[in-house]
Amino acid sequence: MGVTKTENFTEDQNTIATFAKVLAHPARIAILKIIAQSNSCICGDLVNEIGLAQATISQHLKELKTIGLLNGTVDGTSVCYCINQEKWDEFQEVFRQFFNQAIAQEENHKQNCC
Amino acid sequence: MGVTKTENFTEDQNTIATFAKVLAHPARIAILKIIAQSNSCICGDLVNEIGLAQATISQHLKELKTIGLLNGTVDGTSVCYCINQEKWDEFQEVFRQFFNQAIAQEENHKQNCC
DNA sequence: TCATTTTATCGTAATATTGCAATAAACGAA
DNA sequence: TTCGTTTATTGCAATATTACGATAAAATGA
Repeated sequence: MGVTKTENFTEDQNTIATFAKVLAHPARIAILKIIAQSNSCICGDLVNEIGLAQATISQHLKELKTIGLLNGTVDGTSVCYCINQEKWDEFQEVFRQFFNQAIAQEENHKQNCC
Repeated sequence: MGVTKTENFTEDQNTIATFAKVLAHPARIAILKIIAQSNSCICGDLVNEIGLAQATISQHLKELKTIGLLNGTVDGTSVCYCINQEKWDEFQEVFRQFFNQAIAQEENHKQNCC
């Protein structure tokens, strides 16, 4: 009760859901966008750009690091965050496949129903 | 405290996060897959295929309907669920753009940091 | 009509997520 | 060393999500 029944689903299904969950907060979307769009790697600037407390941003960064989407390089007192291109590509591919697979099968689906 | 600060983010960012949230549960991924892959529209068969209670499946279906990914057509005592192709395409496009945009800018990013 | 089937909704419990203040930890500069 | 800067962590509080039993609602068939 209250806990997702992971064992009821395939590994693929759990992977997609886990990936989606990381993207399921606008702060994390904003962080990824800012890091991807800036020429240099920003660090605590995220706290200023996004209007959330430093602890909150740090927590979101941790989630993005944990799943592997971000690399963090310590540079003196600050930390330089970059996108992990490999993981990024994996995310893209997982979503692409999910959407395409369904669309392909949707073709013969259409005839039978609503 | 405990509530997402939607007002801190752009409409785009909130949209991506909202879309991702719907996909952030394996039961909903499974439901979408089953519906997309079956030739005919299944209804309560989802309860048997996925090992969750009927009330739980109904709740997940509601979320998918609310965001517009599924259409439901009443057919006697049962309900026939289908993917809303238009919304599906919108989802796909939103994620595609998100990943591509970042990847494009990632090119000149690489030189400056980690 | 009455029982059955199917789906939706309500109420509730367990757990997860979000956010922040306070504080720690690690570094550089004076 | 001591002070400021930057980031991570801890400890809450508020809210959201997940799951299910019980029950309602709607249609079918006997």
